Amino acid sequence: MTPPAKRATSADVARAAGVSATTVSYVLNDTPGQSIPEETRRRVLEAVRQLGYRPRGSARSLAAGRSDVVLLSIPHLSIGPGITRFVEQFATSLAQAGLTLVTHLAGAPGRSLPDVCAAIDASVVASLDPLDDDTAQALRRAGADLVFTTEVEAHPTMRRMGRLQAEHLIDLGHRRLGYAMPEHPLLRRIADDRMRGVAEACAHAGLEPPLALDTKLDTAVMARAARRWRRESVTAVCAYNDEVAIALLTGMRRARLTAPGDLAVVGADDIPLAQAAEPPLSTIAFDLEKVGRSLADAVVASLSGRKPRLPPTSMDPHVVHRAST
Amino acid sequence: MTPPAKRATSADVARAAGVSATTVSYVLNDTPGQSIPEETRRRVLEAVRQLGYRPRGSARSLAAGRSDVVLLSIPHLSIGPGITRFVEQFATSLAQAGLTLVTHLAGAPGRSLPDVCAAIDASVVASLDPLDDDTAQALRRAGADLVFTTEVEAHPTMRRMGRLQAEHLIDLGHRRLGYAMPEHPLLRRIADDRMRGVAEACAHAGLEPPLALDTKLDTAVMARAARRWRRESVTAVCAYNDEVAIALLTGMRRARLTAPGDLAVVGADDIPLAQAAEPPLSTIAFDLEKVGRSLADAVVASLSGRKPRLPPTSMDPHVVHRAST
DNA sequence: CTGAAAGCGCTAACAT
DNA sequence: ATGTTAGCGCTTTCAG
Repeated sequence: MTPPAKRATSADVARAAGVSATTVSYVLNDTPGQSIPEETRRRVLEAVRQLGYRPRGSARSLAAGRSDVVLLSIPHLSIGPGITRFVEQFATSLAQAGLTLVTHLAGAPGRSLPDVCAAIDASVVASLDPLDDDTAQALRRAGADLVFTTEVEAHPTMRRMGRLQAEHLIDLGHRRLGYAMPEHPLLRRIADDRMRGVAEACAHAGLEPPLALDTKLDTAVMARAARRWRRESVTAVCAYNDEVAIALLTGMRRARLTAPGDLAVVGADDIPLAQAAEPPLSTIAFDLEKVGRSLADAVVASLSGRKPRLPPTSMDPHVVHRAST
Repeated sequence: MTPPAKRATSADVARAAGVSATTVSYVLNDTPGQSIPEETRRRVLEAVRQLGYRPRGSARSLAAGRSDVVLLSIPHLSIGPGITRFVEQFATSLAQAGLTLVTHLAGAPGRSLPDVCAAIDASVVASLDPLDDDTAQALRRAGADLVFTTEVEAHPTMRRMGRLQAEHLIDLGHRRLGYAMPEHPLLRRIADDRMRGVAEACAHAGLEPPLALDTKLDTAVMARAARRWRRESVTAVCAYNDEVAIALLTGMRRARLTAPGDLAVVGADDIPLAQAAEPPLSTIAFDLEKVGRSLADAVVASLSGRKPRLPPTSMDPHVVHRAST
């Protein structure tokens, strides 16, 4: 065991390289308007490596007035393979701009988003959907810029997804839709949003609102729901997400109902399992990587002072038509 | 648009409350060994509320020498519903101890874990499985304590999961096992670990190593794999995870094979869909919330200087027996 | 091209 | 019980 070995500081590096802390800072930050001779730069970098030096984030942000940290708020529901791709792309794009991403699972008790933001001193908070006003205000007071993905049409993404599900079904000739609600209470908010989108599309087409049924990830429950929809002459159902849709498909098989003949089903989110369902599940997909990239651009823009008045990006949800519809 | 309204500082609060910054600090931190009169405390708190003041994390950690931030590294693969429950419990428990959790999706290019750690100045980095030595060392040099979940038996969790899958099957009388490998290359490492556990259990029971087949989340591919296993007189297969298992179940149906009669299947991770599969999927579950709690305890312990020599916690994987086996 | 000096906002001795 | 005084490690004018 080495003695607790105090962490190396910028001053240590300066000493080791025979320069001042200022020079170290210049080298490490490529401070513009400075011409450091190659030799000096090399010596500094060498000392940095030697000492395993990493600037302390807190000192940096305190002195500079801004950190290079971006905080992403993930609604705890949408944790899934899609989000992962998105987060990775987002992180990568941010890294290219010298920014560091960390994420916060929202929704749980404990630390609120503004608390976390203040704790890590993030300069930007990003979120897939808008935050409520109080939170947004608190965040801004905590000194953070806010960046969201926003629909061009000013439709929050979730609602738009529901619309797409329904429109797809309606285009196919269905006149009476069902909606499969998720079980978990924390999903309720998003589910309501998504269903609102479905209802809008129905209204727009002159149809009744969808017949919403509470469901569970349980084959028996799903079988029952499927029969109920049939009884009410529903011919197609929008599921809250792909998991619910897949469970519904299973329940239908149990009830000896086929898709899309007896009941058409469309999911949401396009999880990998959707293609391996029987029949393969139609669903709503996003181009998450694109979103990751453009959200990163929006962050960079926001940091450069240009507050883009225009929506930075769209999740660009779109229908993936497969056999269940 | 309000003028950029400089963020309130501790000094602002002090002024507004008619006290010194020290007192503000004392009140906000419940600094032990200080007896602040109720009246003063009230005034300070009032001013804090009034100004929407939140201490700046970077200044705090710089002055105090340690931050209250904990960084969790999530292997980008294991993003799933289970992890979510875990993260939430972990965050909640940490919050009770006054600590703030943020997470980092590991594996992606861009920022390395030590980079992120230094950027946010985390005092503790937690991870579900051990980190490689270089990373661990870099992290320690960056001033962070490290906390992992560790098996009592010193078996990394992933390998232990594989053992459990196999032992379960072997107990049931199966003598020739198959292993369903995932498609994604990034999953390979964990898959290898899990399969190693399966191989160990086989060896221990005097059986041949499992017949590993590469699979995809695709019904046709799975149907083919299932036939192949049957041909090689495999009677039971361990799937990399529940998704793979569910897809396999679907493929088997397509191939007119039943579970567990023609081929027994056991998954891993216990995702919610596992119970809604047909037949309901046997799998390996964790008590993630327990893990979240004890990992938080370990963090707190580590921060109090007691470096627990004993493994802080175990993921406690266990078999969930359902109809597919 | 490089260094000296002044803080950033907060905490922690040390007074009082 | 509260204020004074130093810094924490870094960036950033401003001189040289």
